[in-house]
Amino acid sequence: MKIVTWNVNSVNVRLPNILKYLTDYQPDVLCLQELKCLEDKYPVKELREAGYQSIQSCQKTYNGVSIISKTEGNDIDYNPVYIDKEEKRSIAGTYNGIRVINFYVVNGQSVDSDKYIHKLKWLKKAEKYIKDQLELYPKLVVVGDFNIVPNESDAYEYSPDSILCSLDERKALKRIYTLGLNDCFAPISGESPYTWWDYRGGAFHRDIGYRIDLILSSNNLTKKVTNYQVHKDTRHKSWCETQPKTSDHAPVMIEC
DNA sequence: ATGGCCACCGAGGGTGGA
Repeated sequence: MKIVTWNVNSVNVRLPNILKYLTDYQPDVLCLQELKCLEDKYPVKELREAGYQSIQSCQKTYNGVSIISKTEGNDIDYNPVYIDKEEKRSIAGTYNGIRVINFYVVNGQSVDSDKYIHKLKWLKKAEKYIKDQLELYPKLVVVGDFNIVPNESDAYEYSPDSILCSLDERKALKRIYTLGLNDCFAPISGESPYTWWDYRGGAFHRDIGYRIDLILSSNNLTKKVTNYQVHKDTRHKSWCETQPKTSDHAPVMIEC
């Protein structure tokens, strides 16, 4: 089964790219973040015409997550992790016996902001949810835009005092790993590990990036993971003929 | 050169992203 996570930065702007991705890569489960639209603007019809169904947790302007799939998911949890209920950053479902949890973790802006406090609180709730889910579903993946760099080597420029790299957020991520989850990341020879590049300053072209989009698998599932890929081709303006504007994130895929 | 911020809301520039 191919499972993908992709922060698309607006599901409607990126719809042509998403449809091309479904055609080219044929994922079984595609988890999206940053939909940036309400439920009534979510492209259900277009996805159905492409042979996919979807569950989504939507919010106006910000956030929003969905799970697009070839087969129907079971035991859906809509936004199980929240501090403010209006903030839609989580969704989960079971697909072919694999529990899939999709997160859009709070960015946090800067370590001295209230948003950083919010990020840490949110991560604590996420940890609790994952802990409970692991007891119910031994075969489980947690995917999404974590907005945290796991290791120093995952950042072009590692700044321990700044957002994405700071100690407390990385500790929060480590606590989640400690629940019994493994980072599916596998290095590709001659390639950087990054999944996000700033739109500004030609960062993608210069490969100034960060690995913040993660797929974590439970111990029971890890041994079945056979492949890990980052689809950087989607970051090229020429990749999608009808939509040259790309997301700032690349899709991350595992096969299991 | 594969590129040089983007998307949202709303009507212009402020806000958030990471």
